[in-house]
Amino acid sequence: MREVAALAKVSIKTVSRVVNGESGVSPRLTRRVTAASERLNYRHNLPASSLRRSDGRSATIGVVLEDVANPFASTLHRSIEDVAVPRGVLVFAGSSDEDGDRERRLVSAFASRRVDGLIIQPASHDHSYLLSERKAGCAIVFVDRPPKFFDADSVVTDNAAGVRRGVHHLIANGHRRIGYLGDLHTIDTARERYEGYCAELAEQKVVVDEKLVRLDLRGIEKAEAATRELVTSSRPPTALFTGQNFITIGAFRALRGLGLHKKVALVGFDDILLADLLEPGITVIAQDPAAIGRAAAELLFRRLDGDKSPSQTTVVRTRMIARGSGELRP
Amino acid sequence: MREVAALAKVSIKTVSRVVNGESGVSPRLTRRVTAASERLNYRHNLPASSLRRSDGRSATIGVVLEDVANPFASTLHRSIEDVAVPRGVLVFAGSSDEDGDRERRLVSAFASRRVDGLIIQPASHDHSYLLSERKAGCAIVFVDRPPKFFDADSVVTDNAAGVRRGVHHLIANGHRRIGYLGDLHTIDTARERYEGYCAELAEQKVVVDEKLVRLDLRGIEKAEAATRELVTSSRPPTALFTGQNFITIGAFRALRGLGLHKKVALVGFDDILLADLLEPGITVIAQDPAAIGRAAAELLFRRLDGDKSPSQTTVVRTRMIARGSGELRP
DNA sequence: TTGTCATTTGACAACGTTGTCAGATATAAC
DNA sequence: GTTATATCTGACAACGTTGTCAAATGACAA
Repeated sequence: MREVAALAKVSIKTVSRVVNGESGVSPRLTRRVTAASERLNYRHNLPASSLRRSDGRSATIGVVLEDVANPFASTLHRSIEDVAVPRGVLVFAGSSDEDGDRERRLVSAFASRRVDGLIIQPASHDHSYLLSERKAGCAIVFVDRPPKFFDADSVVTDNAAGVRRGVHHLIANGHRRIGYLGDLHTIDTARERYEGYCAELAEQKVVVDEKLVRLDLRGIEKAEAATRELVTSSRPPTALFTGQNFITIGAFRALRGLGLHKKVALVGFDDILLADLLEPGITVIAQDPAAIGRAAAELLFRRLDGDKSPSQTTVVRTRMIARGSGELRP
Repeated sequence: MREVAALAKVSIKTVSRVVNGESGVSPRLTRRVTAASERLNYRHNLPASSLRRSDGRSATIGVVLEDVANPFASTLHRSIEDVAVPRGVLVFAGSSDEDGDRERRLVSAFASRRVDGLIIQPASHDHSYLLSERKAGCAIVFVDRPPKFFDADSVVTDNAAGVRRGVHHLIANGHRRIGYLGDLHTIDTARERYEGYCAELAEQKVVVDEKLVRLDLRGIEKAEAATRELVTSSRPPTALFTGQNFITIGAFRALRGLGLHKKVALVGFDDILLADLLEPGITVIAQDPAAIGRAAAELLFRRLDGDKSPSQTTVVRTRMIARGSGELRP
C-alpha cells in the first residue's frame, strides 16, 4: 500500500480510501491510485484491515460438519456458501467425524482465525464451551441438531414427525412387525427418530418388540450385517424402517443379497441419489438439507447484522417420497 | 494479551513466548501466564500474529472445486482436509460451478485473506492470472485437470486411458455400435475422455459414427433426454459409454424408462454410490478422488516446506469395476 | 566480595491497515 | 480581495502480535 501511495504520489490514507470505495476522493486521484494498484499488482490485505477496522470483522465464517464428503453435509455446505459468498464472506469447513473433541478443536481453530460466525452440526454433548466464543462476538447457529447446555439458534428437521409418517405408512400398508435400524444412539437425531418410531407404534396400538430393533449401527457394513441377521431370524419383520441414509443402503443391500428386496417393505430416513432407479424404488422420508443450510446461514447473517431477538428454533419439514419399497404388503 | 500480561505481572512479550511455546521462559512465569490466560479466556489472534510474523504464514489454504456438494469434489475436499488439519492448517472451500469468472473471484477472495496455498480444480481456460499470486508466495496445485498457460503442479486422472479401457471392454463383449455421451466440451477432461473414445475405436478399426455421439450434456436431465433420443433413433447403438457420473445416471434412467436397461450395455466414467445395487449393476471406470486429493495436498505442503523442484504432474490411475451393465452382449 | 557468563526478561518498533482529526485547497458570496 | 464554507487530503496513532536487542537476574568460581 505504501508503494502504491508512492507511485501515485498520494498518502497511504488516500489509497486506503480508494481501496475501500470511500466517498470524498477526487476522480483525478482515484484514477491515479487505481492505475498504480494495477501496475504494482496490489492486493488488499484483509486480515490486516480487519485487525485495524473498528468492527473487527474478518468476512469469514466457520462451518463444522459431520463430514464434508457426506452427501447431506456437503449439500448443507453448498447452500451455506450460496448465502455467504454473495455477501463477500468466505467459508472455512471442517469435519468432526461425530467426535466431540474434534468439534471443539475445529471451533477453537476457527476462533483463533477470528471468524465472524459459526455454523455447527453438533457432535459434542455439551456446548457450554461456546460461551466464551459468543462473548467474543462470534455468532453461532446450529444445524441438523439442537445445542446442549447452551442457548442458541438452531435449524433442525422434524425427525420424530418424519419417522412417524413413514411408520404410519407401513402400518397403513398392513404391516405390524416393523423392524427399526438406527444410527449411534449418542446422536440426538438418532434418538429422536427412534422415539418417533416408538410413538407411532404406540399410537397405532402396536407393541414395540425389542427383538426387531437394532440401534448403534454406524456405516453401510454394520447396517447390512444387522439387517441380514434380523430378517433371517425365526420371527422376522415384514417391514423395516431405517433411520439414516447409509443404514438404508446397507439394509437394501442385505435384502438384495437375500432375494428379499421385493418381499420385505422398506422405508428409509433421508433421500438417496438413485433411490428411484432401484427395484423396487426406495420409499424415503426426505429431508431438505439445502433449505436447512440456507435458513441457518440467513439466520447467522441476521444475527451478524445486529438482530438481538431471543434465540429461535426453525423446524424444516420432511417429505415422504413413495417409490415402491414402502408399498410392499406383508 | 496485554490484559493477560498485566494479570500475570509480566511483559506482553513473555506472554507471546508462552503462547508460542518458545523456550527460555522459567517454569514459574509459564505457570503464571497460563493461569492468567485461562482466567481471562484469552484466545490467540492468529491473523495479527501472522501479520507480524516473519514468514507471514496464515496457516490457511483455499480450495476451489467445481461444486463442494458434488460427490467427487467433496471427497477431494475431505482428503485435502485430512492432510491439512493435522498440520494446523484450515481449509477455505468454494464452488466455481464450472465458471472461469467465479474461479477467479474465489481465488482473489482467498488471496485477499492471504492463504498460504491454493488447490484448484480448474474451470477457467487461462491461468496466467495466477502469476501474481505465486509471486506473492502462494503455492498452487491443480487437481483433476491441468492448468492452462501456467506452469504448476497438478494431480490428474488418466482420463483417456480409462475411457479406452471401458470402450475396449465393450468391444470385447461384441459391440460395434457404441454411443458416447459427454460433458461440456469446454471442460478439458471431457475432451480428453472423448478423445480416448475415438482413439480406442480407431485402434480397434471401428469407424466413429458421429450420429452416435452427444456432447455438451450437463446434468442428469440433459443426459436422460439425449439418451432417450439416441436409443430410440432408427439405427440405435447397442452400447453406451457415458463420460461423467451424472450423465451415467441420466443414461441409466432413460434406459430404465424405456425398458432397455438389460438390453443396451453401459459403461460409465466415475463410480456411483449404489451402482452395485441397480439391476444390472453399472460397470464403471472408477477414479480415486481421495488419492487425488491426498496427493495434491501433500504436494502443496512440500512446496510450502520449500521444495523448489520443477513442477510435476502426478497421474492417478483408474480402475474398471465390472458389475453387469458393461457385460451385456448385443 | 567481585567478576564472568549463561539464562531469562522486557522495551520498543514494526507488520499492513484504518479511525481521527487537523490542515490544505477549491468554491462561492460579498 | 476578503471571508466563509465545503470539499479533499495527509500525519499520526492504533489494532494484536512478534523480531530485535539490550538489560536484568542468577549461578558459579576466584
